[in-house]
Amino acid sequence: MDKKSVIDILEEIGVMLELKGESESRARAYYWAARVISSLDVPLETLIAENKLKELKGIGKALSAKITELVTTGRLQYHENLKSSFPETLFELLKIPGMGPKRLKAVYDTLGIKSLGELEYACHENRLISLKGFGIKTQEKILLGIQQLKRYQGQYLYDFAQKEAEKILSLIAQHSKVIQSSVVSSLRRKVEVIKEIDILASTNDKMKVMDFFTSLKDIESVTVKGDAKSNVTLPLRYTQGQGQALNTGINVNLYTVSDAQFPYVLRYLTGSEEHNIAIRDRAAKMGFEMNEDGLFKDGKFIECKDENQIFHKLGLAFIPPELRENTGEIELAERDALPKLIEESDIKGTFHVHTTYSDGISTVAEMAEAAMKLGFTYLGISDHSQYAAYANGMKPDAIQKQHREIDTLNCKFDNFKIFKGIEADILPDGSIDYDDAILAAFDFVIASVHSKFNMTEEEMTKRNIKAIENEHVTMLAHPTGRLLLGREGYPVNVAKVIDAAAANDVVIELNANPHRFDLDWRYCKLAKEKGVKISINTDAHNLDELRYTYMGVGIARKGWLEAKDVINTMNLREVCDVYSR
DNA sequence: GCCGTTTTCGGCCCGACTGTTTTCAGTCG
Repeated sequence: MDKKSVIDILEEIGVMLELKGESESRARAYYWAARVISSLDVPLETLIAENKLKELKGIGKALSAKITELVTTGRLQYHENLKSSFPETLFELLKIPGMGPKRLKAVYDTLGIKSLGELEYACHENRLISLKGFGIKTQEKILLGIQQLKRYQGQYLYDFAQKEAEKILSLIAQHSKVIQSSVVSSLRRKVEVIKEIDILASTNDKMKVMDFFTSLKDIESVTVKGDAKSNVTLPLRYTQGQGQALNTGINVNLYTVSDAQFPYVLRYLTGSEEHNIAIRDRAAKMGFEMNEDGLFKDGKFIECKDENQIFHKLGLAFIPPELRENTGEIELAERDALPKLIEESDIKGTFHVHTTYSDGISTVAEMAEAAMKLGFTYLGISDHSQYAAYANGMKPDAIQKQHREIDTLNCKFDNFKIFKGIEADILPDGSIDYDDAILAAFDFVIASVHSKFNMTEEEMTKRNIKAIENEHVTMLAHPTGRLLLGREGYPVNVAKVIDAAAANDVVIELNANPHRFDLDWRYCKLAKEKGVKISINTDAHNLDELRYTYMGVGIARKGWLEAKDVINTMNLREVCDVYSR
C-alpha cells in the first residue's frame, strides 16, 4: 500500500475515534502518526523490514503494528471494523471548508445528518443554528462550502488527468490495429482543470480497437460502446484535489477514425469551441467547407496529411494546441507572427523549493542532486520564513546554518549552483517577514501571502504592491493564493500587481504546482506585454515535485510565453550576474 | 495512543483567525 493511502487511513481513524467520543488525545496520536509518515523520505517498507517504525517519535507499539498490517496486507482490520459502523457518505462532509471532526460529530449525533445533500437541506431549513457552538455565519459558510464542492464536481486536476490519459494512450498506441493516436480536447490544450479525457485513434479496424479499449483491465465501467466512440469510467483514486468529495472516477472517451480523417478530427476535437468557430468562419469566407470529416471546396475533399497542412490551406501558420482559445492566435497566425513558445528543453533550473529546513521532506543536498538529475544547472532554495510557524518557518539561526550548508555544498559542485533564497511571508500590512539585515543575506527573496486571506480586493492589492516595492524582494509567489478545485484565490487586482512588478523590476512566479498554476495563464500575456519576467517555480516539497517544472512550461506556453520571458531559461552565469550577492 | 519520568500515570498541542461566546472552541495553514 502506498504512503498516501496509509496517511489517509490513519487520519480517517482519528476522525472516527472523535466521532465515537473517544479521548481526543488518542485521536490526535493517529493524526500525529499520519504527519510523521507524510514527512518520511524513506519508504515505509524499508522501515518495516528493518523494524525501525517504533523508533519514530509518536509511533509506539500499537501504531507500529497497525501500520505494518496496512503496508504488508494492504488493509487494516481495525480500520475496517470502525468504518463499518458509519455511513459511507459521512466522510465527504469533511471536505467542506470549516467542517472538522467536532462539527461533523455535532451534525451527525444531533441531527442525524450523514451526507452532503442532507446537510445542505438542513442549512436551508436553518437547523444548524440550533446546535451548540453553531450560529448563522457558520451555517452560511457551510452552505457556501457545499455549493463550492458541487461546482467542482466532475472536474480533475491537470496532473491527475494527464497521468491517467498517458497510461491509456500508451496502451492504445501499442495496439497492432492503431495507426496514429493522440490525446485531444482540453488536455491537449493544457487547460488547468479537466472534465474528461478524450483520446483519438486512427485504424482500419474500429471494432477491434474498441473491444480492446472497453475491456482494459483498469476500468470501473463501460458507459457507451460504439465503433466511432466509446466511453468508460475509471475507478476513483485517492490522489486528487481537496474539493473533489463528490467525484467518481474520471471518464475517458475514445474516438476512432480512418487514417485519412485523423488530422481533421485531431484538429476538430482539440478545440477549443471558440477557436473552432473562428476557424470555421474563416474557412467559410475562403470558400471552404469545414467539418469533422475534413476540409472541402466545391464538394471536393482537400487532402492534408497533418494539422500543419490544414492550417496552411487556410492561410495560417501552425497554431500550437495550447494557444487555441481564440484570444488572438488566429490573427497572428495569419501574419506568421505567433510567439515562439518556450520549450521544456529551454529550462536550465528552477526556484522556490522547500527542504527539511521548513516543511519539505528532503534535504538541501537531496534536492540539489535531484535537480542535477533533471539536467538543471542551478536550484533556488527558498524555505518558509519565521512567520509561517505552521510550516516550521526558519528562525535567524536556522538561516545561518542553511547558508553554511549551501556554501559547503556549492564548493563540491562543478557546473551547478544552489542559490540561497527565502519564501518570506508578506505580513498583513504588506511588510516582509525579517528585517533588512537578514533579507540582505539572501541571493533572492520570494514574497508570498499565507495568512489573512479575507481582506478586500483593495487592501490585498495594496498589501501585495507594498511587498513588491520592498527593495529586497526579487519575486512575488502565487499571486492569488488559489488552490484549484479547493479554494478560490483571494480577491486581488492582478493587473495592478503586474504594473507594480513592472515598475519595480520584480519577477512574478508561475507556480507550477498543479494545485495552483498561479499566475493564471490568462494573465501571463499581460505580464509579458508589461515587460514583467516570469519564473516557473515548482514550490516542490519533495524530490518528485521538481518535475512540476515541466507542467509549468505547459502553462507558460498556454500563456504565450517565450524563452526570453522566463528567467529559468537563463544559464548559470546569467543567473549569477543577476541574483548572486 | 505515545511519551517520559520526580518511571506505570498525567499531559500531550503552534498560533492566528473566526464565530461563538462572555472566556473559548474549532479550524486551518
